Amino acid sequence: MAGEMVLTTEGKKVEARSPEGLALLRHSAAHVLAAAARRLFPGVKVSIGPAIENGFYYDFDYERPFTPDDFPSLEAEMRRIVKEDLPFERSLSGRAEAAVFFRERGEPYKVELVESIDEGEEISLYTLGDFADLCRGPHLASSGLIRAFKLLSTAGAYWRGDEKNAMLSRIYATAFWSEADLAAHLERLEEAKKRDHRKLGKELGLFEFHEDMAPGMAFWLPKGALMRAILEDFLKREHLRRGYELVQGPQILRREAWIKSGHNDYYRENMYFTEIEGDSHAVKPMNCVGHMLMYGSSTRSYRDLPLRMAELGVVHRHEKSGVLHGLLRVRQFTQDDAHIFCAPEQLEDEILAAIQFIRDIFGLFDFEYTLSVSTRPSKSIGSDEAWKLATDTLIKALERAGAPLVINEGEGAFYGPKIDCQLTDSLGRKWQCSTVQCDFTLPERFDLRYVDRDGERRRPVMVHRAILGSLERFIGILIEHSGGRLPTWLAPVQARILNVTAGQEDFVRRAKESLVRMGLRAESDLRNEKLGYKVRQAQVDKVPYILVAGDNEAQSATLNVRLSGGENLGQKNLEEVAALIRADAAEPFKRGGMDYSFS
RNA sequence: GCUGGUGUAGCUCAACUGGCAGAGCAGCUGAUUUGUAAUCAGCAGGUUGCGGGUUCGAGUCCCAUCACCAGCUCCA
Repeated sequence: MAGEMVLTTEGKKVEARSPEGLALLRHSAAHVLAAAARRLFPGVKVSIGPAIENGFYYDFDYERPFTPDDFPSLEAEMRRIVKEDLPFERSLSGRAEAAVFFRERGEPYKVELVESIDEGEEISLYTLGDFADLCRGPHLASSGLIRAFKLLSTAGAYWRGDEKNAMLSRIYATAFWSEADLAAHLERLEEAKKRDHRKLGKELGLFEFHEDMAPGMAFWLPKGALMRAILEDFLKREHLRRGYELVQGPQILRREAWIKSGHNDYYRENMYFTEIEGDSHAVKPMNCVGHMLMYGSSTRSYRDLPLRMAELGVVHRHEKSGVLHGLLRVRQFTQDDAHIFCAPEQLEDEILAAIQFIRDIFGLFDFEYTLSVSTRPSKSIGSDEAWKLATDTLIKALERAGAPLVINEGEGAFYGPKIDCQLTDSLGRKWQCSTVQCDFTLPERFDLRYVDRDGERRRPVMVHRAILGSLERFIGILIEHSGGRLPTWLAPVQARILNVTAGQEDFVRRAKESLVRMGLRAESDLRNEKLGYKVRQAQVDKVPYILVAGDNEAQSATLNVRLSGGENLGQKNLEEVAALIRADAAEPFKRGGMDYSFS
């Protein structure tokens, strides 16, 4: 099968299983879906149907939204079209004729698309039987080449992605070159669902939500709160050893502060306000204002720069009701935030160091991530020159870091451009985590200064940056990434000791206390249950080390060591067990070449 | 916020066209003393998200509201 080639309508050869080949298949399948919809549902209007990662979709406008109940008949009609083996025929047309053609066919969305194409440009149409679609192509030679496909779900989607436009009915689907590939893909989706951090978080006792009392805000249970504390401790150390200073600002500031920063004008819809004695206050949605106030409270010298203020800051942002998603999108979250105040000539090096920081941390977890630069949005403050300088500096630092350059036009923060880092979750969704933002504007608004070598008072530049971004989001992604089997250094319970019968209760209690005294996070399961039951429980709870004590072990003062994967390492004494777990838990510190151990 | 769907025991889910709210797991109690993924029995667990309405009667039908789920838009 490997290396199998397919021909496009244009006669080009493409490797079937390459990303290009799969996109070709899926985009062609999208046309088949549209053709089927037009046969079955007279009056349906078609819009666009691209191939996407792992599948394709098609957006329709119909008198009612489509539902999964429509899938059987649609799939049957699609199979019929595949069986008919209709050719995809390409033809060229001028703009005006194409517009007339689609208007006559009652396809207003197509007319709109045609009209948005530049005057002189050539317009290509693809015909499949009596279904004609405006399309850049390419397509397969004929519908008969389509093999395994499946309609997956429906959703509403705005025409051209703009919430002011009509809501269309979208059908998500996928297609593969073989039934086996399709089955494997569906299997992967099922597996991904099992890794859902919302499910695992509850099962493992890490966190919970009380939707009726505090939607969008996590309650951290003992195990989750412990894991967070470990992560926070780790982050603080990593910041300190990179020359950051830890600070902490207030949770609520007077509205005046937010008027000065611009948040009141540019970010108000996302903020929580409260009034005390007739005086308006806002809960902070960002930490930068507090840091700027602290910077400005004393005269700073060029010798103090770069000044790096870091805070694990809890922020509140009122997100629209429909967007909340477990830990991945919440209304209250903790940022591993920092603001670096530096001289303009230090800016590029500071940004480069921040990029390196991001790489160090994500490298530790073997995450897939991409870096990108976001440019000036329409709603923003500051001069064009400042924006250009900031954007150029970010791009230069990214180039020096040897990262590929991806630009997101108009996606920057309101006060400056940024570098973003996106992690991919188990379902292939991308989530923004790290951010490095360049800001010439806020230091001006707060009139921040430093005294330079020559005695002149100059304006510092401020870099806003977060590494994990939001601890909540990061932990959510980490849970899915690891399937709940957290690395030993983060696991709230590193070892659980099980007794075989009541006869070893005392020994297990003493062994547990010893391990805890040696700095390990150990617990015991002394319940009156069969060993198999307790081993299963420990597996389900994803405890990395399962330590069993029966009469043999109690007599020799050892524990039988079983790893969560099922591997049995045999009997070891307490010192050996402790050394084994401690070495495993020191992993992040070894990898970064860091010279302190986990005490 | 928008489109569609869903809210029943701590969790996963039942309850035919309106007719006495039920099961498994978890929990508790007891028996069992067990060697690496589920021992047996018993008990308890509910204002069916919240608020209205229709009806002799509502988990079921209608209205409203809150939340969740899949997406869209937005975002760390």
